[in-house]
Amino acid sequence: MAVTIKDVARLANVSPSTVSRVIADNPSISTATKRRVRRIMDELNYYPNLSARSLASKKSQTIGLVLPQASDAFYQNPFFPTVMRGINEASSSKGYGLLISTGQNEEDRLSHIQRMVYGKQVEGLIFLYAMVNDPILEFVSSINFPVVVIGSPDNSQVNLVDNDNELIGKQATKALIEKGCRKPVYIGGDEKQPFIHNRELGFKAALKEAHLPSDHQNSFHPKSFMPDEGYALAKQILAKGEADGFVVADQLVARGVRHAIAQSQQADIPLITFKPYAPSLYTGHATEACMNLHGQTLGEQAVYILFDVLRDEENKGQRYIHEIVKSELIPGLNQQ
Amino acid sequence: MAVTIKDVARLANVSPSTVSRVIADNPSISTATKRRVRRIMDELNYYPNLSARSLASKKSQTIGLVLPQASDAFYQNPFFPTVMRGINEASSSKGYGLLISTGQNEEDRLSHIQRMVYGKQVEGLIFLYAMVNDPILEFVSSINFPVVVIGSPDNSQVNLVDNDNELIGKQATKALIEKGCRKPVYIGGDEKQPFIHNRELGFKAALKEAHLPSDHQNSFHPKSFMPDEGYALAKQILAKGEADGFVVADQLVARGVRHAIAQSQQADIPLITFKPYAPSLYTGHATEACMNLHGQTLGEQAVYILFDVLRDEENKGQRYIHEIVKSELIPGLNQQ
DNA sequence: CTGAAAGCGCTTACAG
DNA sequence: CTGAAAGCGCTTACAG
Repeated sequence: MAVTIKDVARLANVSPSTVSRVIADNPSISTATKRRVRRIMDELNYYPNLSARSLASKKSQTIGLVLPQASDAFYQNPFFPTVMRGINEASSSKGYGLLISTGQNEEDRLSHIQRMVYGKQVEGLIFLYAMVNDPILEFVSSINFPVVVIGSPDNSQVNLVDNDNELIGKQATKALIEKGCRKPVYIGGDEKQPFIHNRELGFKAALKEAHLPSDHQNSFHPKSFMPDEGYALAKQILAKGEADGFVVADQLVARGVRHAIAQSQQADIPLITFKPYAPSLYTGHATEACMNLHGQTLGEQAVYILFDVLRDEENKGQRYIHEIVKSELIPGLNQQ
Repeated sequence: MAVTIKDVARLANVSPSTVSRVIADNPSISTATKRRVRRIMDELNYYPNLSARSLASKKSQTIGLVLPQASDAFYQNPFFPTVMRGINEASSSKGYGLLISTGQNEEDRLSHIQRMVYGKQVEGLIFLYAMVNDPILEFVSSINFPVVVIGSPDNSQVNLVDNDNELIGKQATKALIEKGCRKPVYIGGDEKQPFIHNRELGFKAALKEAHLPSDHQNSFHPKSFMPDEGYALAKQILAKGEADGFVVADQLVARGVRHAIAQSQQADIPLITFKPYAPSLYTGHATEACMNLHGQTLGEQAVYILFDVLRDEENKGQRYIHEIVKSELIPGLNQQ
């Protein structure tokens, strides 16, 4: 049926091995032969069978993307597509494909990953999230499989790329303080995700540095990352009149908080959050300042790190790459 | 190195063929043998090599996901992750993997698809967008490769799943009219995407049915799908005072329009848009009505249709499945 | 610079 | 119910 390497070889009057070498652009093949073989490949519309190639070469040229448990919050967060875009650009430029893995629960996810990994379907994995005590990450680490995490899991014996979340938590808070806030409040989220905690550390550090009181409760953690939670929480906080500014760790939650502020009698209370990309000028809330996480860069760097790891796979062992992607404050339009 | 089917066969005292049949849960193998072989597989932690399996069986058990040109607008739109989630759930339940394909330009994308298709890396494709004169879609259709489009391309000789965009454009507009709008305006987008045009048809039909004048310009098409464009456009329209309601075809553009309305002296002008999922109660703009597109269902159904097509691959030819996913109005909270 | 041969790890008629 | 054999379409030492 489909045209194979043998068909090309026959018509080009060379052996299949030679055709294979032409495909790989092996320098030991003469230019004349290459030209001839390539012409035949074009004529026959030949494409190598990727399974056969993987099987023989033991390289799948594919990266597995590990997503968290399928939940609305993650999929709806702009962080996901933004990072995805960076990953895609970097990997496709090297001819690598992207295989997605997720599932409804931890069990499904783990077994899917095992299948991919042991089944030699992927050469390495990129985790699009980080959380403490992640069994999936523990599994792949334990078998020394090439992996890069976007984020900072509790176990630092892993390759990772992340923002400096403590630093940017601090910077965000400072921006609020400079606007005149005396009792800013931090809205986090699922504390299993280290970035939530780390941004909070930065928040507290900023308060301390500015000699602001931190004796009252000034940090809150909604259970889910959905806007509703942020809304409900912010409503309560505003009702007590205990906040004059919000640092919100998650963009989805920020939507709810923003809404609560707008409905309150203190609609000018500032809010600062963290966004995966530089917001375009009029994007709904351009008036707000925010921290730009450079999500696309995070994705690209994850791929580059993985390629580095793949390249030096022999000297594996106790060497881990931790890369910090810079993040900067994007000032709001109406600087008060 | 890794454990293969032969290792399992040896230890279980059967032939590799038998092991293969156990993996496939072939009914012709006795329960006793199955049990024994499975025990050995567990003991050895055996996982079949997926490339070998694909090569031998000529089935990759993988679906290719065709994304549009990598652009901010698509990736940032919640439609993408929502549909993705539906696709993932349906495909992983059948043991199918998901391979992603996109690129910076049409050329890259086409060659990537060709590689995947001719390289037998995927059994079928799902397009996550639809546009007129899509060379990628034309290519796969021309070689009769199994494909399902989410959306309605110009060529209807293709399997597709979509909302009834004309109908929901009409329903959205009617909702506005019922709120008292006399001169609603339609904000579309890239007219290469049929849903933009179809929702506009519905918009016009609603005006006609309500005997509202449509002699002035009442539809606009920003060049990009980004919020900025919606903002700028809405500002102009509002300045002229020619609109008392907005039907916005795209959720990202709606953000800009919403912002422009909020800044204007007519902050109570209603806006209705189309969202991939039912918004949670307090999600920023819960006060607005919207149409629920059921993005997750769109994704799931695309997978099911693809499986149907794959199952009956022999009687291909002139049979195409067009499935319409229902969409309903979600009323806003503050019904005026 | 090129070829013959073995092998990658499965599946699948075919035969019994 | 099970096995022997051929084959899927490549790659890669090895040899020349």
